[in-house]
Amino acid sequence: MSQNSNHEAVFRVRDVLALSPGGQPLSARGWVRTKRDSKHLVFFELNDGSCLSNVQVVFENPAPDVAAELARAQTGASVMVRGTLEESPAKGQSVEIHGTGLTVVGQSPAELYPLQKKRHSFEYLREIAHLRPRTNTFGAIARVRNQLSFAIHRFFQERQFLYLHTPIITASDAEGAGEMFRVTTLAPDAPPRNEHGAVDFGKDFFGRPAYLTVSGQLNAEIYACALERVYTFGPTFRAENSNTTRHLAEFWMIEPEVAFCDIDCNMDLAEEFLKYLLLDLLHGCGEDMAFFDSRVQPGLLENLQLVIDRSFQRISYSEAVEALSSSGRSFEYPVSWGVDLQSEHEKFLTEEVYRGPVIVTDYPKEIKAFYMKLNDDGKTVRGMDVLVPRLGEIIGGSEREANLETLEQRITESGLNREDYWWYLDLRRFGSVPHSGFGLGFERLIQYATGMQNIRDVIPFPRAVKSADF
RNA sequence: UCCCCUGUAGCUCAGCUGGUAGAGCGGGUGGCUGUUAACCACCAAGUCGUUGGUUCGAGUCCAACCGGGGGAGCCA
Repeated sequence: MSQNSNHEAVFRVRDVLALSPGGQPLSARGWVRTKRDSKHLVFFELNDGSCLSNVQVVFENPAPDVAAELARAQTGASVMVRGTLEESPAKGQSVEIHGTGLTVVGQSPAELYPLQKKRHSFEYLREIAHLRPRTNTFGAIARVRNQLSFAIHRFFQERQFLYLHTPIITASDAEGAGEMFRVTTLAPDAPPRNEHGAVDFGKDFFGRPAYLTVSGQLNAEIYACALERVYTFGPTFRAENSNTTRHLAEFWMIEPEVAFCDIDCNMDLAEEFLKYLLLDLLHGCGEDMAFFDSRVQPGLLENLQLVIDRSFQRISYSEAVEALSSSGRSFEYPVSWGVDLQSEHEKFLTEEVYRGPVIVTDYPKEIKAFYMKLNDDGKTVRGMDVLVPRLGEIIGGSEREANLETLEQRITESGLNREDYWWYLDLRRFGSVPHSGFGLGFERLIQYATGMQNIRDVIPFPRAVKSADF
């Protein structure tokens, strides 16, 4: 609550709706969602983004000056309303504001305003991303994003993890986690050349090629190997030419990294983390989540509650392959030990075999990154993927290779240069410890939690291939 | 990058085997004393994605390009 210039109490809509009506004078402000009027009676719905619900404002036989203002208060207009809070005599809402005064702050010509008082497709709303937060769905997503962001920090802070800021710009060009965006100040039309005619990055800003980060993991390992528990939560960039409903060029990622923690400890953390976030979301954004359940993904709440209540199924890659090949199901991509699991396989495991989240571990080393700890069998590594129904992989992580010689060999096997990783190898050279971590794509978490189909609709301003508007 | 679908009024779409456009919603005007996907009446609104081709004639058939969507790969 604050005060307006007349020293009247100004409430946000969610607070208005929580008050018990008793004719008390108050003010509110926000945007007109819809208006309905008859000769002597005008209703409009006021929304200020504080919650999904609107508050209904009623004007009965308004004075001529107020009536003139009401005429200007079309869909989308910003207004300040003064009135009293009353019990509503009609169905649909328990309280309403009986308006006594109205100021249109900013008009919104109805014949031009792109948001009509009707349902719009997400594709259309994507084209007007500057206005879509004024809709129910995108307002709800903004609140869910906020709730989850804070829950992520709270989860780790309660467990004595340190929030670590890893760099956005990196000069290590061999992280191997996908195509990278180059960062440069060289002139694109006439870059300096060396004696071989190649671009001379020695003249570039950093004196060498630089890129936007694809992961903070290697940096996080540095701090985990000193402070034990750290996490990152920041933007991540991938220049992959992938056009899907679950890829972005710029997305936010959470990456905890923990020393003295093996793969089982890592799985425990991932499972506890996801359950904590979903439970917090159901409690903190109940109204928004009910909206997603009824309008976006029927059965969502029941589905999430099951995830919270039940243990995640934990199977090895070998067991997964066995389950798939003995299922009698024919897949587009045949299953055999050694090949990576495809989307159809992940879907089958989570949606039909186990009907819930599944953590798959111990993958063949050939299909996983060099830094994952090699098992005693010499063939598999301690990677883990958390798979969920509807979405597939939501978390990817591993216990990291802590043995110096083994890691050096894995780097070489992967076709990388040991010299590039001298500092990473130093962590194993001096006071090495078993340590683990994982990466959670924030937008994928939101997709999973809300049931939204397209990842471009769970981030305010999506950046993807051929798409960087707003 | 590959495969499939799609582009007609502000939005969502219909338009059969080629004969030069239609609905619902939205918008405007008027009516209505409790509406809430308001209701009733009337009105306005389209170089049918772009370019080229076939044809007497193309929204409709063909080609290329551009945009959008879905799936796959890659991954978070």
